[in-house]
Amino acid sequence: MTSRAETLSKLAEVFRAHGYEGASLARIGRATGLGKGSLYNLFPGGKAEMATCVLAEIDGWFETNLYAPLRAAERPGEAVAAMFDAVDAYFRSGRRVCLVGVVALGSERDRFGEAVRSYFARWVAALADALQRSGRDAAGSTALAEEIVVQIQGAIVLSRALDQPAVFSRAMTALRARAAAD
Amino acid sequence: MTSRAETLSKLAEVFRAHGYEGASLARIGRATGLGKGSLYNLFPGGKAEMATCVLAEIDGWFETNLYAPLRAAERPGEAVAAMFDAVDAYFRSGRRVCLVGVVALGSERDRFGEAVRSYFARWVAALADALQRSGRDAAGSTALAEEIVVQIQGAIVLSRALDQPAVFSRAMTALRARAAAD
DNA sequence: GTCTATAAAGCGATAGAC
DNA sequence: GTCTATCGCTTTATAGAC
Repeated sequence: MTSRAETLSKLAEVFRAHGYEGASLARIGRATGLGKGSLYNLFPGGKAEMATCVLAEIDGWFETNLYAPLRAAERPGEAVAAMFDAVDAYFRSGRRVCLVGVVALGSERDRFGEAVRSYFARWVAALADALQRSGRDAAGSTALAEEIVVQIQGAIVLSRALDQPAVFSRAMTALRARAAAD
Repeated sequence: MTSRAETLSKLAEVFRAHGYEGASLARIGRATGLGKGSLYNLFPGGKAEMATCVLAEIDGWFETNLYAPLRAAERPGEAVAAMFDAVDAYFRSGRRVCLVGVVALGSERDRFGEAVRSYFARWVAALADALQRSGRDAAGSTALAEEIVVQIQGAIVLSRALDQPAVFSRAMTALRARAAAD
């Protein structure tokens, strides 16, 4: 028996590496070690369902490891710092792309629009919540939260474009300082 | 006779809308109004050459309209402000994606790596040059230039993801202020 | 220079054996 | 549950008429 969850992470890497259109069933089969029969048994909806499940899995990971801690933290300042640690590890200092961000830029945005919107909206909201509870006013918290998410996404683009992970690291360092200051 | 230059802008829109893999020759033919024979006559190297030429055209546009003015400006502060005007118009307040940024995130980065690297490196360098000549120190100029390009790219991602062009506009407004301050 | 016809390969998806 | 064989379609690219 092949577990769906096991397959999902390998599946995610294929979508990350080649995009939705570039992730052919041949590549997916090679990466997962599964034949088409097994893949369609696990995901009856085919490639579209695979992508939907991958996005849901990513969303769940961020909800559990980033958003929920930001909202629930007793010491929100530490939760924000922990978020930067998690972001740096997850995106491998900019070497790993944000699949949800890639989808947002592509034509698949229409198909997966609500998942994309929700992922980013909850990120900004959870971060703004933590920033506000650490002493900022509401407007300033939202603005800074939005800017932090913007810079994380942009830093992935620029560090990959220049092939310099240091670009990502510098951006994170600067943002940590901004978030920590009152 | 069909001009290569005329075709390039329509070609660019197809790549922007569907990505490299999603831009099929059928779509390209429809968008340009040209048959395959004409397309291969204009671009003997096929789709890869089309993409290379599109990236070169975009690069040329930015070089002429953004980078060169930033480097040559007698009043660098005004050149930076003009850059923000041009960026806002070109990216349609975040509704239009940056094709070079999209390539940087995808698997085509390896194929077009040098074009992508050069486009962003020259953007950051030209902007840093203008910022320094407007009174900043060298290190601060480079850091701010890098952050501005990062935020432009990230603002495109987030504004598209949330389907809110206002996100892009807010980021540009904040950056203008940062760049104008001494 | 532009077209249509066609080739050869790859695509997503399905059927059916085991 | 996993495989292979296959369908029908689309892909990039070429050939050749005009």
